[in-house]
Amino acid sequence: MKTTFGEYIRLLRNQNELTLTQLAAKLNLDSANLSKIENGKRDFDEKRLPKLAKIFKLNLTELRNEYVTDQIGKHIYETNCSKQLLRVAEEKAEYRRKLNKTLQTQ
Amino acid sequence: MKTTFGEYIRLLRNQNELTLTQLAAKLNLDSANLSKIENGKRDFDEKRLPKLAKIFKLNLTELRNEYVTDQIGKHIYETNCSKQLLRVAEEKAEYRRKLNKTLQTQ
DNA sequence: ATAAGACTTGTCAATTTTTGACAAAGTTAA
DNA sequence: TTAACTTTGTCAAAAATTGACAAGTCTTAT
Repeated sequence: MKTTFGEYIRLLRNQNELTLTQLAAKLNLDSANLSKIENGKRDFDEKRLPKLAKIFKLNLTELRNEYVTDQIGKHIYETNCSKQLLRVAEEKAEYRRKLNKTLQTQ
Repeated sequence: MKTTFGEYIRLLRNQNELTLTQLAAKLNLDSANLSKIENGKRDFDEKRLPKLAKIFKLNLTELRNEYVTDQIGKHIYETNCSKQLLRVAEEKAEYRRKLNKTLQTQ
């Protein structure tokens, strides 16, 4: 998926021929806010992922992966993080994993 | 730098033989909160990067890179984002950059 | 033993950010 | 034109982050 999460929702919504109002109702939110989400002016609230998966019969884990990669991609974009720096960030994530492991055993 | 940003601050502080109280004062914050930052229990507020750079005579851009990679690394860690998914995230960042470019020209 | 200094932890109010809701406006098609 | 759909602006409510203070531990010097 090479789009934003908002665009992905819009795609799903159109494929299923739902209006903003209809999908928003299913998601328990305002159609105005769903519009903003689809247009990238607001974030989709992670709490609603299970509901979204259910509505479109998607695998929740895969949907969450779409969500996570969107969020991190946004973070990379907003901080202007180069590929080189991203490798450093990945090493730091690795470091945190190790830190956590040693904490577990203690 | 393969440590957390908090650990990095602690390193700088120790190298310069400052106490938490002394450094906290220079940064205009409470020593208790600086302690939490060094121990990874709170985030360092980005607004203070210029002050931090000045105190330790560091290049602000490089310091900001340390900060950004720490933040993204934390994000990767907390979302359990695999290397494979991270590549997807990077593609999505790239997509956002292109989106932004086309918006600029319009 | 205890006093002093350095550090840590818990709590809570203040600030900041995010979210939900509503109104109003713009867009498109019949 | 109307009617349905979508977008935008605004603002209060909710959530998350931060600052500040108190009380605690730990170490070291006297």
